[in-house]
Amino acid sequence: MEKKVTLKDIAKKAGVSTSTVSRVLNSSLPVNSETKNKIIKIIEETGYHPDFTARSLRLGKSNTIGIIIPDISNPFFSMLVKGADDYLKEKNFSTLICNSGNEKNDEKTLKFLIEKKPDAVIYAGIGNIKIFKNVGIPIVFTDRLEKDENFSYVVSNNYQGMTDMLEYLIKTKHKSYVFISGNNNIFSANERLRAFKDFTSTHNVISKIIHSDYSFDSGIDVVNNLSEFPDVIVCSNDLTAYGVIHGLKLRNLNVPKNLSVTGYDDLLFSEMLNPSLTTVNQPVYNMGKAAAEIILNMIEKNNTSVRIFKNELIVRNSTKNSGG
Amino acid sequence: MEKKVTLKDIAKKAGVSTSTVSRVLNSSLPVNSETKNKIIKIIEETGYHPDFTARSLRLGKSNTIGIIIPDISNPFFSMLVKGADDYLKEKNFSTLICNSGNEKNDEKTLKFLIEKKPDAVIYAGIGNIKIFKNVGIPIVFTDRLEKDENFSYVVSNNYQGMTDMLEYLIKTKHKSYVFISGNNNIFSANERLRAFKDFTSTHNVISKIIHSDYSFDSGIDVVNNLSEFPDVIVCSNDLTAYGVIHGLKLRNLNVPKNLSVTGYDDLLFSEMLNPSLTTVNQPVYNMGKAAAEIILNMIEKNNTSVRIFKNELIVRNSTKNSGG
DNA sequence: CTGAAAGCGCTTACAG
DNA sequence: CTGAAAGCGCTTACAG
Repeated sequence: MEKKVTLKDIAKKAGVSTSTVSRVLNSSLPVNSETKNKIIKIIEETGYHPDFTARSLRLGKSNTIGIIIPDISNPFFSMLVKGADDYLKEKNFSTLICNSGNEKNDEKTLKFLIEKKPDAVIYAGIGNIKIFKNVGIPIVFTDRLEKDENFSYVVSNNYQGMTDMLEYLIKTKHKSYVFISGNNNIFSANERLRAFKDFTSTHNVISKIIHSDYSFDSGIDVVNNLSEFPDVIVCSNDLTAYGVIHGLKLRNLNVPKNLSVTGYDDLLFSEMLNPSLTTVNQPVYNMGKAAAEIILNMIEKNNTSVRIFKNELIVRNSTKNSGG
Repeated sequence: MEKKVTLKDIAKKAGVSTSTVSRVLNSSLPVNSETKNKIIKIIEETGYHPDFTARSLRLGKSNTIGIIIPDISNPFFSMLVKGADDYLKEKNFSTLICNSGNEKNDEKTLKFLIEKKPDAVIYAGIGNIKIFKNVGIPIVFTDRLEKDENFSYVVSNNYQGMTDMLEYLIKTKHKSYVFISGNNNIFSANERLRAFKDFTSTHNVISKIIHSDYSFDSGIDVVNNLSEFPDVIVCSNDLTAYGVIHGLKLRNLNVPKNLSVTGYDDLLFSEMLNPSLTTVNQPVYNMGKAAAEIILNMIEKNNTSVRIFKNELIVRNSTKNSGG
């Protein structure tokens, strides 16, 4: 393991000052082309790499964007991260991904992250917004919307998406509904629930709401505790729908013959399931990308913005098309 | 956005030197308890956070571990990352996740990462090993094994796992095999293929090998190009098996009634599929964790090591249990 | 086009 | 138990 080569070493070898080497490195000021070439050659020979830490300290910025998510192994979030990371990499920023585990850890995670001095943060957690009041760097919230103009937001139209789903179900003659909602301090879960409540108050249907937590297991549990079955079980996300379908199979009920099941998110696997899942697609990769675009914009121009994505109904084979 | 509070500010307010504040911060040397409390109070009041960049520069280490993977949206890798990240976070290290995209980008990704000066690197890509010769920091390779004692490795026993699968299949009377292999510069794919070749050379079965690339689509393609079907299609990974099952459905063939299909990896979704997938489980979360343990050990004690995990046959419903 | 010098925010021998 | 000083590896006004 050879000793680290520094800018000073390069300067000494080239017989110039560190200033000059730095100028070549950053193309910040013109340098005599002969000495420039000499310096470049020495850099290549020695395999010199600028020390990013030192540069960050000096410039007061790290070209790093922090991103906080609850769980990287959840396909929704890993796709969100990919969307952001692909874009940021292209713009020469790097991404510091922080897996908070759950909302109680969000504040701790944020502190941990802030110490690394990222230039900005993309936040896709569900913690209390007030922990962000004093961090002093740009933040974009993803998958949530609040009435605070100091922040930027990227959301998708959960209310409209769920409404589209319900309109489709009523049109295909589904008359009785069980709605499995997500945790009620999650923005997206609340919006989808709101759509369901508005739907039931304006349509003549039988309905029941069950509060849950977006998990696979919760879908199984709900099915196990159900004594009679509706025409359709509307799940607030795909993973719960997977659990519901799994649970119904264990009870020897056929989807969609006996009843329909719907999801929300359109995870990669939803079309591979049997039956393939009728759900609502969120453009999650593009949402991640949009968050990245907005955050770079905030760093440069210091202006906040809101971006709302459309959700799209995807009809597949887990819903009956005629109805009973 | 208030001005950044530095250690110097704290020192001035407390009427002590920066050395003393630093000692309180790091508990590196005893400090008079009265002044200590005073300093702690001021730190809390001001909301001071030490600048990680400055500390890194001074100490020559960043408490950051880089991890290079081909694709964060692939569940195998996101789980690997989670295993490593959970452990590292606990040990107060942070993880810099680099999504290389594909093997051609590995070298570029590595350069990008090295500039950030991580203390070590976990590499789960498939690029040429020689790009690591001169990086000068500890490296652990995950999911590959080479004959170079300068590095550490975490692998699982792919050869044994695939052999177990094949022994199960022959025992359940599968006589004809199509084997869909992964890309042949991937270590795991090669090991699984080797197991298959050894199996066919010692058993009296009909077999055919098709080279592919681990993708979902490739599974569909293989099925579409098959004119006659074997007793079982053995896939080198789960995702390809998903594609195969999907493709067979489109051709109105029932799994496992008409033929069996097997995978490798045991992704989270494999038990949710219909039929649920017979596959081989790799303890990927623990492999990520092991990589993290080894890398911290290398940083401290500078000794390399190799860790081999067992793979476990998981029999589910995509294989016929009697055979025809 | 170029160099000497200051400084980013820390930590740590050194001296007391 | 404490402080003054040096230095980690860079960049950038400033002066020429």
